[in-house]
Amino acid sequence: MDYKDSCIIRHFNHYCSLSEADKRLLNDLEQSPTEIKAGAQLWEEGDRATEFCTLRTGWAYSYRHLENGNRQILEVYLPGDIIGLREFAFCQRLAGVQMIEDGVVCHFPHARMLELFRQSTTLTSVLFAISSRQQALLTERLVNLARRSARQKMAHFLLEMYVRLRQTEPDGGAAFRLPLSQEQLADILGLSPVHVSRTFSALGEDDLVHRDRHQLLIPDMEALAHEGEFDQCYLTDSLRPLLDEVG
Amino acid sequence: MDYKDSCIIRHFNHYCSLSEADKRLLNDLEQSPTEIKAGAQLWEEGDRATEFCTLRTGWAYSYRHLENGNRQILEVYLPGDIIGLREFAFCQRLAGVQMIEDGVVCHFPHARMLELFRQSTTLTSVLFAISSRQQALLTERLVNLARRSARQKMAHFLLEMYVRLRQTEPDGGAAFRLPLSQEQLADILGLSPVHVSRTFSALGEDDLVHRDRHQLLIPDMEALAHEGEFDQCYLTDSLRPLLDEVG
DNA sequence: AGATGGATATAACGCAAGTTATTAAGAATC
DNA sequence: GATTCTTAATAACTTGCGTTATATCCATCT
Repeated sequence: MDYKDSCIIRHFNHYCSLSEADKRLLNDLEQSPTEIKAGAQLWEEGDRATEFCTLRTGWAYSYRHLENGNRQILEVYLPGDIIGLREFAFCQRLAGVQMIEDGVVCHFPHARMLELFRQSTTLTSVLFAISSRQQALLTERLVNLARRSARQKMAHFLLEMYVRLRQTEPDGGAAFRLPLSQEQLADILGLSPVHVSRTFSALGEDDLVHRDRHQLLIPDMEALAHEGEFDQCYLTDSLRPLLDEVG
Repeated sequence: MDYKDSCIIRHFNHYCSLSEADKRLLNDLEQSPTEIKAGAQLWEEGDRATEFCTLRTGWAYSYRHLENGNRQILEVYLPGDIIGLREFAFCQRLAGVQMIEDGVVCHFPHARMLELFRQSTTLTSVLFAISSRQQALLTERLVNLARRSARQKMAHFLLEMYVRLRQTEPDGGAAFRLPLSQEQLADILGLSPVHVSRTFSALGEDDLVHRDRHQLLIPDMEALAHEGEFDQCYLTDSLRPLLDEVG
């Protein structure tokens, strides 16, 4: 069988080579693909948590609302990502999830995960690795939000997105599409929309980032990485080979 | 057999009742307890990651150093916690870990985890739940750091620690010991030590928190929770019963 | 008791980023 | 093509927190 079109299998294959049986199991997770419009919610904070989603196409983000009306975006999901892993231990959603663009998602219930645990140690390990990696992403974002200036936050985030995109679309040079408004960027970076605009102007002034609507161009990766103290090892390096030792 | 003295078994039992066989497996993770002094490092950023630790007694924290000399503390570990879960997917440590007080830790290699996956679906599920919970903690801290004022950050963090402590030591009223210096608190909350001091003064002024050295007193939980927009559901509520359905 | 060093408190000053307001520029709808 | 809506740029003003400096407290050692 050929599963090349399956995002999730491509994703898992990053971590470890899969047997045919494992591929079949994974493929079952991608049944019932559902189209979903830009701006639509997969779920809201407080909803009952009974399932995960795999994101097949489109971008999405998770967020939390604060009492003062602010919103914090927690993570941005790209095609191939699993959404809702975090809530495996909970029966309530801790964060809402919304589509950034039109896309396609596949739902599967928490219970299916327990079956996976029983059926394949390999897939269990990969799931654990994915969960680890997501924690690493969160950790990096935490440092970014806690300790860096607006310039650095922007530089860091833009490079993070660039690297993540290039992992699934290796071709494409120094330009890429980032379908986020400045307001959304502000909610991601813990800044005000006004200051995001100011910061883009400043970065453009210094030839570090050029933005035209949703098109971004990074003329000098090195320079921007230095600006944002960006080290991509938490994204790419050092995925453990150990996993391939699993039978 | 009686495993009452095992932190990790008490910890796992929070999530799901364990069979004798599972308890035996867990108990094997707590071999070779090692004493370790306050201030000592379990490991540093960049070290090879080959093992986890369970923390049996004492407090610890993980941290990252920034280029400008700042340090960000990522999480605080209490007795019963597993340290280093995050790095399961990596071969390098992404963060250092240091002891806050004298304590005892037990080491076990990553490979042991793979055996657990094979031997017990229940333990696998609980490990996954623990990893989820840790992500929930990180997420909450991320929001705290990104969007709240110094007062709110302090209020929120102090209540988080209070609730976590009371989960393992239910008796003890409104006072507790928090063995963290103001400098460490600053590194946790993304503030300067000076401002931590100021904020303690301000909170004391308003009778929200009283601090004497490492002893803390919270006269009015409600008031402090309101101040910090603290909702403990991400810590306690809604641990999923589903896990008990696993055989 | 006196000396030394680490943790904490308080004050004075500066700056990065928030807030509010105004204007401009693209999309989208009619 | 005119109108409305959304997104973005720029300016003027305000503020929370960082920074630097100095003073005080407590613990430990001699």
